[in-house]
Amino acid sequence: MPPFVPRKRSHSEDPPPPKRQALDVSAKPFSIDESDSDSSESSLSDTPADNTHGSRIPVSDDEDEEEEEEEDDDIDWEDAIDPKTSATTPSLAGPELQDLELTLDKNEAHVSDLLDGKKGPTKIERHIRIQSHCIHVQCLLYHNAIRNAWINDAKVHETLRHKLPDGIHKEVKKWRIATGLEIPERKPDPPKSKKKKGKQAKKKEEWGPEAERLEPGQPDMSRGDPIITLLKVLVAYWKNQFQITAPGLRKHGYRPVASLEEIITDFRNEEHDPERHGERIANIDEFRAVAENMQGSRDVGAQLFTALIRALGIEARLVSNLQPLGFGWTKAEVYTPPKTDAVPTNTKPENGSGESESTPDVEQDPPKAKKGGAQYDKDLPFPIYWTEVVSPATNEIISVDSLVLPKPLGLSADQQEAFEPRGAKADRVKQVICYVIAHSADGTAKDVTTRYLRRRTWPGKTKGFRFPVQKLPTPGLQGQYFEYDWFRNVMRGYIRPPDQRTKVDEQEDETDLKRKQPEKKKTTQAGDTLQSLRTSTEFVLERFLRREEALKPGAEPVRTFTAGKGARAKEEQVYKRADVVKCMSAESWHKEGRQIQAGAAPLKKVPIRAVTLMRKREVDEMQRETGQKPMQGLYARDQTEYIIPPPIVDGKIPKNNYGNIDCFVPSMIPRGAAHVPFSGTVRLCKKLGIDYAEAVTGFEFGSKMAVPVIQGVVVAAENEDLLKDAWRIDAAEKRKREELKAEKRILQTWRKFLFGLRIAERVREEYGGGDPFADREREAQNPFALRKKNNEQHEPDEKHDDDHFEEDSHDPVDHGGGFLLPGEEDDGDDHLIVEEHKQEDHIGEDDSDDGELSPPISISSEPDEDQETGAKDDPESDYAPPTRSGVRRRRRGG
DNA sequence: CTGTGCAATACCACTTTGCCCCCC
DNA sequence: AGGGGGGCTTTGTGGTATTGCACA
Repeated sequence: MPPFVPRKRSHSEDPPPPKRQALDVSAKPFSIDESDSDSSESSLSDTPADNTHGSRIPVSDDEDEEEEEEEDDDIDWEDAIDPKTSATTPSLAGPELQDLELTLDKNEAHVSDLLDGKKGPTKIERHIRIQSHCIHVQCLLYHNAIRNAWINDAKVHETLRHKLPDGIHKEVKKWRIATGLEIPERKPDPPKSKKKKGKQAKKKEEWGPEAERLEPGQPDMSRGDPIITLLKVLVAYWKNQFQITAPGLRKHGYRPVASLEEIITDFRNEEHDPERHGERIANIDEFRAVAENMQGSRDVGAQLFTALIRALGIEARLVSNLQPLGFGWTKAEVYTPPKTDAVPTNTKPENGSGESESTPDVEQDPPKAKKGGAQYDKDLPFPIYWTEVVSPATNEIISVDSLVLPKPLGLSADQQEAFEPRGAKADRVKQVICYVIAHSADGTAKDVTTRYLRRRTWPGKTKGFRFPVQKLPTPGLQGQYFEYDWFRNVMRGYIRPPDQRTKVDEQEDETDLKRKQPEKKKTTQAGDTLQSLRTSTEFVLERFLRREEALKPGAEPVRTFTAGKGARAKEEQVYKRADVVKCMSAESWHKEGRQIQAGAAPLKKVPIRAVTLMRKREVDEMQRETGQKPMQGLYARDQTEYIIPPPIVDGKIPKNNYGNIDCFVPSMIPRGAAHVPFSGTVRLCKKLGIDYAEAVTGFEFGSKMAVPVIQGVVVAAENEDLLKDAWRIDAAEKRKREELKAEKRILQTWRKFLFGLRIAERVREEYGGGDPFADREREAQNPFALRKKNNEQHEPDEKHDDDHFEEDSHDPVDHGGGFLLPGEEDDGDDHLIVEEHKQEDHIGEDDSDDGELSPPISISSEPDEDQETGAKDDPESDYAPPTRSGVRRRRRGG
């Protein structure tokens, strides 16, 4: 026995070949990467170790994850292919039993953090994120729609109004008078009386929109919109009264699956805990209770504030800046474990007040959060929910945030920008802007994102977080695209119907919600930046020219641009884009049917790109000789001219070095010659004694080779008709042969099948087994009985055939099993076929080999059973995979 | 906060004339 | 028995666009 021991572990103390050692080191972590991408608890603290594969295994002790992980599958496949060992151990030639060792290491828990890993997300991972994003957005929208409905609840309104102190009621009254909704009375009703039950209906009458029409008055705008004063009062009141006692919604990022599962299990099995599971308001009753208690999350605070505004008869929308899981791989999508795990003190660096125990992350230690009066979501610098109040005086939108922002009112574009999450603090807590949706009292919702974007410019900060408008290919129309706006589609179910749109809608759509395009930086001399020049359509630097682009000869620079600063400053010439021309190599021009004009000098020289082995060898050879990279010249179109081949003389077709003729474009066919792009024409030409050349219409690349695509032949024009006629006759014959062959095959198959049936029948008769033609049994044994149910499109004949099985089965051959026997064949189809070919002749090249590929007409309408019972064996049948026939067509098509 | 430069990566375009086996 | 049709295989690389990040 040779020294080789076919056991992986046991021979590790043997001097292993160096190569395998290297493999072992790298293979272990690699398998970890593969296997635990989803299953491990994430602790970002150990991600740095992920960067170096080798060092990962020892450092994994900081994990608390209990999950068992399969790692290290140690089958040393390299031993099996090691030429040394296999040469000396003939026994290895056959399969040999080997020990397979599997090491399960529960400490091997790592984040497969794609940001840190070498390779990016796979297609599937991308898909998962996109789906997660889309679903999450829709869930959030629906959640908000429900809350919005609750906000309309009369009882909630009642509760909230009831709690308002007299002072505020006075303010409300003042505002109503100032706005002209109410005519001042000598002695206004004490607000108290309005709080009684049954007030609701009355109030609506008095304060509702109808009131505006019933009691028209001019708003007193002398001191600005009176509603602003009222809102300030209400916000102050709300800030004072509403207590934040629970965490609100926020974006967490994608957690590792294991941690997610843990949370879900906890959520399902444990008693509900807002700290761990988030705030839960299960139904309208609970919502009413929250209104009564005036406490909850910031989000609910904003929702109730919206309810309060509505309760006062003011049009108010519930606005939500959705914080969905994203579809990208930025930091905002990476789950950040609560800081308390990593940092011993629970003081957050960014939190100046020191009251930091408020992170509502699910893993957060509840006791910590509870002590000290619970300041939830203090780390979120921007509101998730707020209110849009419509001023009855101006129909303008006033954004109101009652709990979070230092300046609660957004009256102008500048002030409304302040609602947009931005800056380092927002980044850290993953606050984003992508969809800002306003829900109106009538249950409709509207995308108001634009209002809160900086300078109301798109895409702004929504870039990378809002699902972009896609350009999808139009089905059926090649090269045409249509725009698909996923989110607009989602919103379709929420938007206000066109016939119910309000004045406010029209007004804001014309102003606030009008999307602005980012201003194009003027490419003036003063404003030149590298970026602007790179994207400029007017100017260009020489270094931005593409490989196949060159400056026109004699192009003058427009100005100079200095890139870099100080010592690294470098002056570059700025040229006009208009002076840039597209260039191609002589070979590429040849493919377009053009050649370089005599004496033209290349505008540019670039290294040769060799793809095929032959060319590569050539290039390598040249490089070895000259010691430098061989270059090829590129020429502009106006340095080239059409290739006009010399006309045909005496019916002789000129041929190139390869014995064929290049026909990349029609103009390359010599005068007096014709291209007959049908397959099999070579044989016919030989037979007819015509001079010809195979027509090369392009190339195919594969296996490091360029293969010419040959479509038919080029012959002298006077021979064209002769050849075409010959081809038609030939094709018709060929088709007929095929037809006969296929028919023969079909009949044989049927014959075989019917014999089989007869045998089965006889066996049944002789050995019993019940009524052979009992329906159920028949279905079980006769595949066609089942088949027919699924396929309604059979020709009427077949049913007939099947029905006759029983009767004819005594002598199926004589009757052809219901099929036409060769002698009985109706020949009418032949004319049809010939006609078809004539048509193809006119249409062109591609379809003309149908004669080879598709079966004769009678076959294509044969019952499917044929396929089942044996036609698959025939590679010539039309059941061959489409790709194959496609390749074949391109190669020798025509 | 913005522009620049770099790195990583996804995607696209360019590439330009065999060989061998099996069937007819 | 030989000629020819068809299967093989889907390349591989360099450029470019895009994105993220660090830094000035």
